[in-house]
Amino acid sequence: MSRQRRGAGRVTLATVAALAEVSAMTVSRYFNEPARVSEVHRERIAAAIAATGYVPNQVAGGLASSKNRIVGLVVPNISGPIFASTIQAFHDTLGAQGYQVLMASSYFSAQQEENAVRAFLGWAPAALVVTSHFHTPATERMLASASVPVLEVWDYQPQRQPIQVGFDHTEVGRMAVEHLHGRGYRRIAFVANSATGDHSALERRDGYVQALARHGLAPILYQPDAALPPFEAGKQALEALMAQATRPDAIFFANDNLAAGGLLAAQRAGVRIPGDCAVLGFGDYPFAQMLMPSLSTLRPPAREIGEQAAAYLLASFNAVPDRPAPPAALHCTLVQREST
Amino acid sequence: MSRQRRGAGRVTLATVAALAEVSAMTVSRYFNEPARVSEVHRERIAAAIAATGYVPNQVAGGLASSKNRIVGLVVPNISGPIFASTIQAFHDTLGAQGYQVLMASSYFSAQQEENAVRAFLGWAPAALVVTSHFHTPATERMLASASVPVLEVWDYQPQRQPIQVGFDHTEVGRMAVEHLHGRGYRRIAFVANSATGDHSALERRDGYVQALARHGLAPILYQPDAALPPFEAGKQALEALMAQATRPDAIFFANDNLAAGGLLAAQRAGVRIPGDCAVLGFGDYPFAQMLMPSLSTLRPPAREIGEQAAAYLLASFNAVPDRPAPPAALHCTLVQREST
DNA sequence: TTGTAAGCGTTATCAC
DNA sequence: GTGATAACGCTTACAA
Repeated sequence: MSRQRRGAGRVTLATVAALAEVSAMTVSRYFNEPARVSEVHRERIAAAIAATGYVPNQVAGGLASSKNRIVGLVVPNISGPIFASTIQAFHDTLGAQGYQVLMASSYFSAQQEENAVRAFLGWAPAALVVTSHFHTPATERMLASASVPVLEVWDYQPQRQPIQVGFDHTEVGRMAVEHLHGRGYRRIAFVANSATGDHSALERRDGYVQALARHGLAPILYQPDAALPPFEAGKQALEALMAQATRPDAIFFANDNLAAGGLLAAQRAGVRIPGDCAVLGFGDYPFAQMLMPSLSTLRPPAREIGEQAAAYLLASFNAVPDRPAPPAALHCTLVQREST
Repeated sequence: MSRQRRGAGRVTLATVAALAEVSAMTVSRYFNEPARVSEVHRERIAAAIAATGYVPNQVAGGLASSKNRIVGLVVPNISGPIFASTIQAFHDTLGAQGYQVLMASSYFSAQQEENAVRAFLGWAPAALVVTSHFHTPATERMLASASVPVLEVWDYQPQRQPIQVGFDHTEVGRMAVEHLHGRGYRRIAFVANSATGDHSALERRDGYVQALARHGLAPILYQPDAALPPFEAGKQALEALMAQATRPDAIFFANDNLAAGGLLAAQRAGVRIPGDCAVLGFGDYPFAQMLMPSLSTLRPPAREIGEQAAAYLLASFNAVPDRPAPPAALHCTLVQREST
């Protein structure tokens, strides 16, 4: 043979069909609508599959049906404890139905998010999921003109158009203040995330400011240096706040990593927690319970977000063209431990 | 029109080609070998792409070229701190070259790993990466007959066939013993992982047993209940070991989650760390430095594994049919903190 | 229940 | 440098 055929030697539907002495279409039906294949043929096909080790080519199938069992997911960080539960639940729920999840980290950069969305679009995914509602104009355009379901997770903005599965971050800020105020704290500080671009953390701050105002209290805001890793930023924040003339008696950190840094710095500085100063985190990362004192924090419905997002997508895949009702807003819960 | 065309309205290569008044092939070349397209055409094509928002369909391209820019990765847990750095480095390195990473968690189950590998094979990936060297026979068969590079990461077995990027876990066990022995500890216990199926942890145990024997010491092994989450298992282990007639003076935990549980249980039981008993972990999870006392641990070259694995694959994609030289074994480093 | 033909959107190949 | 044509492996649409 002078001219090499492209996919020489590969096991395809045709290979199996020939072995089972049926047409390729019958083998295709065997996988997609087995009930419509006769018993005899099913057995012959099963034998042929076992003999050849055939695995259906999803790429070819996806192209032919223009239905790719792929979903794209962009989060600020695919490793790291913040989105771990969401990712796991989302991934496992969709994976159980034969969907693959394409993931990308935006690292809190709208530009990187845009790149990821564009890359995902090339795979003609069955759905696209992004985190929060801060996008570049180009991303907005791509999401708006995508012909597939688009979800925003880990956020909830009542008036906003795309389907959302998440919670209102300003509510979280208010919950933090109510908890601390209820326990008698009055000079309550907020420590922002060192990662600029974390807009959700700023919404938690806004909620904190609102709730303080309702109680007639003034906000005490601290912004760590942008370059610092969160744990170091938390240390810096606690030291700076404790060096002020009027010390806060409680600190609400934008996340648990920052709060853990604060806890350690407090211990070194001889600041007793919660006696001299209460510490409240956000995220309920797995280590929150391991710290000493254990960290009070606001627990986001991380697993629920992943599950509901996946369930919503699966429902909309099976219910085209009608779309299922969008999920209701979720809520954080306060986990009180020793630090407040 | 009575008969609806399948992909009506979608922007394809043909759409762009028509607009730019060139053939589809020229547009294809514009993306893949821009140098071979004339300046004039490049400009017209760029304009057409901008006007239509065209994004190349990777699925169609992959089918046509039988070169999918997809890599499958199976780890015990895609969320969780253990593989976080490896995943991130692997993902980012490959992502920068336009590859997508399909991920799956085996949850330490060889059967789930098999399912994941089979599912990935359907996407005709450019490479397959699995964790450690414990697979079902079916998985072994699929990996052996795969026509693409297969990598085993997070492990290193000198004699083994597939390319490996990782470290020898028995060496880690020996390092743990040498460290503790060097600091004067003699009754050194090992706490296994509560997750059965974590074969790597058992290899660390084997190394621990070997090294103890060389020093003429007897192993003290503790196996937590299989059902327990690691943090709880660590607590259980410490309590059980401290209730024994002759208490160990050092404990090497199979991972940092277990060790963190041990630290907390020690504090509650009034066991001073490291005065009464030293505690050594494995993994150097991010929280190890946040604990009190901070946790001494063995740091695996997690990021290096991800980077080297990705780099090796990229090299082999570009060097077909010759394959680059397999990477050398990597090593853990001991991170001494307060707990030893 | 089964099969035939056409097409999914791209790239390999070869001719110009 | 450019284009026509035939794959890639599967599914839709329709016919038998």
